[in-house]
Parts: sequence; C-alpha cells; structure tokens
Amino acid sequence: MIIIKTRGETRVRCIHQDRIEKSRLGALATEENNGMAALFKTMGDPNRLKILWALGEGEMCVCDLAALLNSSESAVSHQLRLLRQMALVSNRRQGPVLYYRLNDDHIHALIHIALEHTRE
Amino acid sequence: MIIIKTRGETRVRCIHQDRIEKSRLGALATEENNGMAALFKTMGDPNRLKILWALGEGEMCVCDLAALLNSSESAVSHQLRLLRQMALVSNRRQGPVLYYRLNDDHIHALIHIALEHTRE
DNA sequence: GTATTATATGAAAATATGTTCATATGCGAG
DNA sequence: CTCGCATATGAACATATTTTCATATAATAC
Repeated sequence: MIIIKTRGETRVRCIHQDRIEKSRLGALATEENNGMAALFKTMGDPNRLKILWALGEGEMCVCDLAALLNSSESAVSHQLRLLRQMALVSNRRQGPVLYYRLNDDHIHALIHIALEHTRE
Repeated sequence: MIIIKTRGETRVRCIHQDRIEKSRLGALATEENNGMAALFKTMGDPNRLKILWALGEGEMCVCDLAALLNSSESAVSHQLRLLRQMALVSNRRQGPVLYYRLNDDHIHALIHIALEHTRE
C-alpha cells in the first residue's frame, strides 16, 4: 500500500497486491540483504576491484599495491581495511611486511561473472 | 614506483618490482575494470538489491516496487533508471504501466554467490 | 634504549550518492 | 482535445564515501 500526496490530497494505490505479497513472503531477511549489498558495494570501487584482481594472481604487500594503483599507501591501507572487514581479503605478516591475499573463491567467481556481463 | 614524502624528504620505494610488473601485465583494461566496478556498485545498494531480488520472482511495475520497499515511486524510478543504465533490468509497457524484469541470468548468479559468501 | 621501515588509523576536506519535491512526459478514456 | 493515471526527470538538499594529512603502532636493526 502506498500513500500519494498530490496538491494536498492523500490517496492510496496499489496495483498488484497479490504480487507484492508474494515478494514479501520470498524476501530476504534484512540482515542478509544488507550484508550482500555491503559486499557488492565493497567490490564496487574501481581501486578496490583492481586490488582484488591483482590479488587473484597471488599475494601482494601494501606498498606493491600502492605502486600498482598509483595511489598513496595510506589510501590503499584504508581500502584494505574495508576489504578485510567484508572478509574479502586476509593477510599474513612476515617481519614488518603484511602480505594480502584473497579470502575465498567466491570473489573469483563474482568477478568473472561480472566480467561476462560487462563484456556483453 | 612510489613517491614518499616525509618531513620534507622525498624517497622512492618499491619492494617487489617483479610482482608489480606481473600484475601490470595481467591487469584488466581500465574500461573493463570500471565497468565491472560500476556493475557491483549498482548492486551495492540495499534498496536496489531488494528490487533485483523481487524481480527474480517475476516482473513488477513501479508502484508495486515502491509499495514493497516502503519507498516513494520517484525514488524507485530513479533507482530503476540506474539499473536500466547498467543493463540489469529492462521493461515492457502495457498501457500506462511499465513492467520491469531482470535482464539476464548473470544477475541471478551474482546474487546467489554473494549470498553464499554472506552466509559464511 | 633509539632509529628506521612498513603499515594502520583518526579527523578534516573533497567528492559522490540517494532522496525529496516539483514538474514533465506518455498513454488511454471519454 | 482535455483529464487522470503511471512513470520519468531535474535540481536542491542531506548523507555517505574517499582521499589526504598528520600521527600512531609493530617489527627489526643497532
């Protein structure tokens, strides 16, 4: 049901109530929906996506990534934090250097499907 | 190669030059990278993702979607425009009503992989 | 302990995104 | 042609995101 305000009047309209009910029943839990959206949003930045693509070929340290992206290490570090928080990457420390890698195969899969879509 | 400015000094540093070269060679074209990022970004909004999920069960008109999302028709219309521009949805007109549907199966696939990742 | 390297983080500044509101368009009925 | 409905769109406002800059932490060498 939807409220419409036009020139002071208030009407109510809804074309396919049954279809809406069906969608309501099949809807994802808010938490799942928002989690997925956050995942997509995280992958939806050109620099972060470059990072993910590069890590697809093997682990890299922060300063390598900064060099690759022509970006500051600080900016890359902020991006990597987001990627870590969304569980897209993880790291291992070797002395003072942190090596980052992709966290699981879902990332690969997502990127390749998106690439197919984009190439059409 | 990366320029570091600290206390007025300027140094140059690069830990794994060969690894960076490898990534440079394997890198996506900027256009492809940005296209994919735009696709993910488009899917990375909770409301748009709800729309896509709902359309997964069949076509819906704008006012149904607005009712489902508890959102204004104008807001939904703006979102649908983005989804159209990214070729995620298309529509057919029946009289004054526009029915929207998912554009292809990539969307389904992306959503389901993302859901798996999120549920872990 | 201090110095240096590699990275992280907080806060401010710059930029992008989403919603709202008002108005415009396209279609069908009469 | 005019009216009403369904949707689209432009511009302004509100909010979120990204980068920059300065500073903080962790590890190693001395």
